[in-house]
Formats: sequence, C-alpha cells, structure tokens
Amino acid sequence: MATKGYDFTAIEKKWQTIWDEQKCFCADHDHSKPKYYTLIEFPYPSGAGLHVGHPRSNTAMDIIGRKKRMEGYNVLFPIGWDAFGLPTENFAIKNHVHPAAVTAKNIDRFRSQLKMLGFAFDYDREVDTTDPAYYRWTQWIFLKLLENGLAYKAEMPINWCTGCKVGLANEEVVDGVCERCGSPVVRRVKSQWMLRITAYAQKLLDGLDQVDFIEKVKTQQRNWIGRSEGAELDFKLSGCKGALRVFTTRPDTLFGATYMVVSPEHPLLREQADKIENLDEIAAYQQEAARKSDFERTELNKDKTGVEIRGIRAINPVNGNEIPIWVSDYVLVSYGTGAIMAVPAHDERDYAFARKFGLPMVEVVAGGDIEKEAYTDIADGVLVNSGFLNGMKVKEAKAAMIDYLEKEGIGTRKINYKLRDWVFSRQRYWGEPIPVIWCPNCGCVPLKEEDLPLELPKTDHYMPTDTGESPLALMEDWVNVPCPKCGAPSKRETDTMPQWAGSSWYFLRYTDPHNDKELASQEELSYWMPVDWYNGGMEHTTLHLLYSRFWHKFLYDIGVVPTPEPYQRRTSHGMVLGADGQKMSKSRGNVVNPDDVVHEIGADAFRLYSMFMGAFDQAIPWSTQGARGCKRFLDRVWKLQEMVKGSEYSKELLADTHQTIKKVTEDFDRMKFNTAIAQMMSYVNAVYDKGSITKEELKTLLKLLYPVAPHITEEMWQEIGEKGYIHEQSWPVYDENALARDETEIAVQINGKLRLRLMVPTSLTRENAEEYLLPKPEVKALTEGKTILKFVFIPGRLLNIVVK
RNA sequence: GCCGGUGUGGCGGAAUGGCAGACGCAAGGGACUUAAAAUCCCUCGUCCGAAAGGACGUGCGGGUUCGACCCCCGCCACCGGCACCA
Repeated sequence: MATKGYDFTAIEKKWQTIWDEQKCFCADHDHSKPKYYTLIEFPYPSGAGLHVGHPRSNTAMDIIGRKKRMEGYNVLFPIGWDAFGLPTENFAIKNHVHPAAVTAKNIDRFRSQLKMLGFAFDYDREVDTTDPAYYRWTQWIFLKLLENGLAYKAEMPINWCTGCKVGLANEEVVDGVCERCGSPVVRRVKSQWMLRITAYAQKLLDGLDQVDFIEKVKTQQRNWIGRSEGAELDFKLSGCKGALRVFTTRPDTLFGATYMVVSPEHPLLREQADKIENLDEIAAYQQEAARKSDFERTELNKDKTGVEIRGIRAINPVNGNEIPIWVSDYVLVSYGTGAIMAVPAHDERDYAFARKFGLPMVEVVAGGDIEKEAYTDIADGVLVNSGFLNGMKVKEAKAAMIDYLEKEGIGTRKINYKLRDWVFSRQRYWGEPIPVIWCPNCGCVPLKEEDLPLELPKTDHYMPTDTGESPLALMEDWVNVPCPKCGAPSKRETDTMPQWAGSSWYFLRYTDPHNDKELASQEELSYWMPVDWYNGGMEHTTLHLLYSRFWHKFLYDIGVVPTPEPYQRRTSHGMVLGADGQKMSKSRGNVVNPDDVVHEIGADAFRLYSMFMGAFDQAIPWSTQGARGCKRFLDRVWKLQEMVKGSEYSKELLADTHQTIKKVTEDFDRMKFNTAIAQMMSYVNAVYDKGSITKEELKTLLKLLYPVAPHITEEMWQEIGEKGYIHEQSWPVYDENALARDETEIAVQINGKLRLRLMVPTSLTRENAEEYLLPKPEVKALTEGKTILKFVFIPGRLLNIVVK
C-alpha cells in the first residue's frame, strides 16, 4: 500500500548521515558535565537480522538518552555485539563458512539495520566479544576468579545435551530439552569448570536492597537464589560406619522422621556398596534415573518411584529409632546434601511417598488431620510426641531443636541456597579459550597475564566431536605446549567459555573500549559507573542479570571496579508478538521484518508505533494497520508547518501546551510512552480544531516529539528556519501556573450515580462548595423533597450527595 | 504443585479510590474527486426509546466505602517463570 505524505526516505537518510559524520551522539570525553549511562542488552548478531522486537527496547532507551542530552547530561548510549555462541557455530558447520566470517557479516547487517532506525548509539565505542582485544579481558577476569578460588574443576553430574554434545548449565535447560537446539538433555558425569557463584549468594541477595529494579525482577532473583534457613545434621548408620548428613528447614519435626531418602547419585551408594544387599536393584534404579532430566523427574512425580536400601539403616539421633533408607529421584543431588530425613506427617512429598510404599507416619505437630493429608502449617501448630519439644509452637521448637543439636554435636544451624554453581565449560569451538595449561608435574597452570589474549586458533576444524571433547582437542599444534613453570610437555585446556562470559562485563568495557592496559581505566569507570538505566527482557533476569552482577561484585571485591552494583535501575520490556497474538516464529509465519516496515512507513513511524502500541512492559501483538496510523500522525505533524500563525504561546492553547509538556516529560521518565504519545496526538488534534499553531508552540511540540521521531523533527526544525539542530536544544519546561484554568467541569452524583456535569470555578474548595453548589437550580432539582445525609465534594473532580 | 503477571468495546489500550472506554486501529456515513487513493468532517460499549432520557456494563461470587476496573476475601480462565528445593 502506497502511503503519501512527507518524504521520509530522503529525510531519514539525510539526518542519519549528518549524525554519523558529525558524531553527534558520541559520549563526551570531558567529564565536567553530569553523566547519564543508558544501556540496552547488546544484541546477538544472528543470521536472521534484526527482529521487530529489538526496536522496542532500543527506542525506549534512545528516547531516555536523547531527552537526557537535552537536559544537559553527558550521555553514554553504547552498542556492541554478543557474538560468540552456538547458532553461529551451527550455521558455520552447516554451511562450511568460518564462524568468524559469519559473525563479521551478521554484525555488518545488524549495524546497518540499527543505523536505519536512527538510534543515537555511540558507534565509536562498539565492542565485539569475539575480538581478541576484548576477550583478552574476559580471560583475564577468569584468571582472577581462578586465583581467588572461585573457579574450580569438578566431576559432577551435569546436563548433557544429546544434540550439541555439550554440558549445559541447569539454567539453560528448558522443558527438559536444550534451550538452543531442542534435543533431549540427559544426566552425565563429566569434569567441568565451575564458577562459585554460590559464594556470592548472600551478597547478590543483599545488593538487591540498594538498587532500583522493578519489583518482579527482584522477586525473581530472590526466588532463584532461594535462601532458606534450617539445620544440617548427621544420622548415624547402623550396620556400617559413618553417618548420613541431611539439610532440613524443619528441625522441629525431627521426632517425626520415620525414614530417609538419598538421591540416586548420592556417594553413600558407592561408599557402602559392600554392605548393601540389593546392589543390582539399586544400580538398575540409578540407570533409570540417569535417563531423566530434573524436569522429567518432576513431571513424573505423580507416581513416585524408589527402592529401599537393604543392609544399612539410619538411627534417628533424638529418639534412637532405627529407620530405613530409601533411594528416590524425588531427592536431588544438587540441593542441600543430596539426602533428606523424611517426615511424612508434615511434608507433602514425603507423605505421598510414605503412602505409596506403606511407610510409618508419626504426627509431631498437632492441628491437622494426617489421615487425610500432610499438615504443613507452621504458624499455629503445636509440637506433640516430641520429647522436650512438646507443647512448643513450631517457631519456638525450631530454635530449641537447633540449640539442642549444636549442644550435642549432632548438627549445626545452616543457611542453604537454591542457587547452584555455574557450569562454565563448553566443549565447543566458538567461545573464549580457557587460559590454562595442564602439566603432568604442576597440574593446572594458569597463563601469565602478559600472555593474554590466548587466541582461538584459526582453523577449519570447528566440528563438534562425538566423544564430547572440544574441537580444539584435535588441534595438536595448538594443544601441545611446554609447561610455563617447569617446561615439561603439557596440554592446553581445550574447553571454551559459555556465551554468558562475554556479556557478564561488557558494560564496563564501554566506558573505555580501546584501553589495552586494563579492562577499563579507574578514571573512566568512576565517572561512568554504575549504569544509570538498564533495560532488557525478563528472560535474562535469572541468567545474564545474575551472572553479570556476580562478576561485578567479584571485581568490586578485588578493587577493579568502583561500585558494588553494576546497574542502578533495571526495567523490562514486553515481547512483540505476531499479529495473531502468538510468539513470532518462522514456523508460524507471523514474523514481521523491520526492513519492510521502514520501507513502507519510515523509521520514525516505526519507532513511534513501537512505543505507542501498548504498555511498555506488556506483550503486545504487532498490527500493521496500527503502525500506519502512526505514520498518519506524522503526516499531520508535517503539515503543521503550513499552519503557523503568530509567534509566542497562544492564549487558547496555553493550558494545553503546558499540560502536554508536563505529561510527556513525566510519562517518558515512567516509561509510559504510549500515553505520552497519546497526549501529543490530542494536542495536534486541538491545533487542527483551532486551525493554526504559533511558532513557539510548534517548536515545543517538535522538541517533545524529537526523542521518539528524531528525523522528521530535525528536518522540520530546519524547515521552519531555526538555527542549529533540534538535538542541541534544551528540553521544554512547563509552568505550573499556566496549567490553571478558571473553570472546570465536575461530575454531580446522587447516591454515587452520575446525574449531570457542571462547570464550576476552579477555586471552589471543600469549605465553600456546599454553599455554592446546593442553591444551584440544577442541583436543587436533584435533591428536591429529599433529606441530605452527606455532602462529598472533591475539588476539580466531583460532587456526591447522599440523600434519602 | 508453587511463584509472578494479566483479564476493560469489533481490536491494541486509557483511567491505581472520584465522570469507565483517553489515544489509536477497524467499521459505517458524509465532503472533495469523472472515479479511486490520499485528505478532511461526523458516528461508533450493550439494551429500551422517534427523541429527550433511562437501565445495564471493566472474567465470576462476596465484602469494605458516600463512591471500586482500582482495596480486601473466595473462585475461574489465560500467559510467563520455576519445580519433588526438604
């Protein structure tokens, strides 16, 4: 459909060239002005090009940044490329093109698409995570983590993707399949590099109190970290030596522990193998469990499975009862100690398990009916059948039991976190090489800082291996090196880092992107950090956002960065859905291409629609018709040039003009872009009703609209004969006094029902309303012959008279 | 199952204790035009009514309040996240 109106193609090209050539939006190196650092999640340059959803976040922060510049701030709004990653590698494998070549091509495409949309990025500060000059510092941070005991290698059950042949972080497994390739994920034991994020669990939790993140992000992070308080205690074993250690949040129910459960991967099963009488049965169960991911284990939870370990039993430390030990996959090896004491009377899962296998149950908290269900209330219950705890409330009993356990040396107070350490290795080519060497004499030898970056060897052998080794393992020239310490023939680590590595500190590099002495200078970091406003998707709340806070806090602790938190404010945008209300995807055929949209209605209209389509934090379906409506609005704005009469603010529109400045200013700061735009539309409608606009009014409107639609407003600024650029102007301010009107319309209600609308003086207050309003004939007619019980007046809003 | 979010016209949404439906889309009517497009103007929640006007109306059921889309209690549906987390 051909749309007429202003020539957006020529105008947008013109201004993009001017901005680019004159470097209008490069952050100032002069630090005397106050700074403002706006950040978007840097894109992964996929082969599909920019998605129609990208502009939503980008435009929002572009608006904030452009407005902040007009308010006198030195704004940093950088862009870069999160370019390591599996899709690129997979594409390279499939099409026999080197990942580096694919990446370079994709970045060029993304850059030109972003420029086409007119974002005010500082292109002088572009970063690329695959550039050795960048990942040199990613590797440097890894060495620091290693040096500080936060990186370690561990043999542990990991999620093994049967498609990618790599270990995945738990966080990367979605619905039991690999987040990236969709293949089933199984459990497998492998030696992996781990990062001890759990050491920062409490700091990550506490830090949330100091930042301005939207509440649901904080809640999600807190839940993810999952702090719980309880006790860790030992159950002695009968039939063999040793003890079984468990974590419990309900030490008060210890008298009710009637059996124990260990996870299928629990070391007890190996250590006590010679005592266990039914090893075959247990081995079969272990094998079955290994095939299931955590998700499947939980999905099948309606029918609990398990095997009793015969030959060893446990002794309840408070009453000396000998109780059975079971193996079941409803207990996870990765949480707590991988073993539990089961209190079926007061835990739903234990209850279901005990019912299925006919295990005994002892009520130790009175208040429920354990014949019907587990009684889990912790507020009102009173302890029974529990020796010295009898008669206590749950909270009191918990404390008393912990004291007892500590006194008797059975157990200790313990805080546990749901958060698990971060599986950091990938058996892939397209990632940062982990800079360590394995020496037969010295063990793990880190590279020296001056030997960084350890570059990815340029090779065509980037195919994954069936053995699960990294492709780098096959490159003998690269792998075989002398030990830096003793000179003995050694081998390089061949695993690479996950994509999350490069994105965990990129916001630091933006402050000083060309520094080849340190990741960024103290001077630049102290000026720019923290990021003032970071917007991104909810899907990154628990992965990227938590990982980068962890790295940042670590860097703070070792004195590399000046702030304990990286981001002061975090907001989130809603997804852009297809026109059918479904998630956009190639297979559904509902994908909208930004190139097509810009071609038809221009970048300004696209930006405008992205912000107008609905509440910023909600998912909204795309509507091509709706986007055209925004183009129509810009055409109406363009034609205002022909309607200019007079210079200063006109009396007729004075209140409207100031109201618009106020509304737009406040709504932009609150991310209520849709209502800010609606206000400008109403203002333009009012101008059309009046038939003319003054020069000052038009200038103000253009400034307000500029952050959303920068090209058309720059052009009109010039067209109406103004000097300089609109982006150099200062943001309009409103005058509270000018908002005042003499008269205002109020609603008149009788018993809460709307009866009429009335113009009254704005000055009318609660005190004088009754004597002014009651004698009015319109009001009198409504109250005729009735008794007035109550008179409610809200200035400027309404009058409600309660009558009988 | 747990946690979070959402529920308002034909559609996207607005109103966070005070006139429900701003703004936009779609639709219908009109003007301009040889005609169409574009543009401009009007109408546009449902029901009753010729109209004036009235009744009903924000997922459902209760409650608080002079007054509830908004707050409280109990449900339902959809979306998202997490999950035998002991």
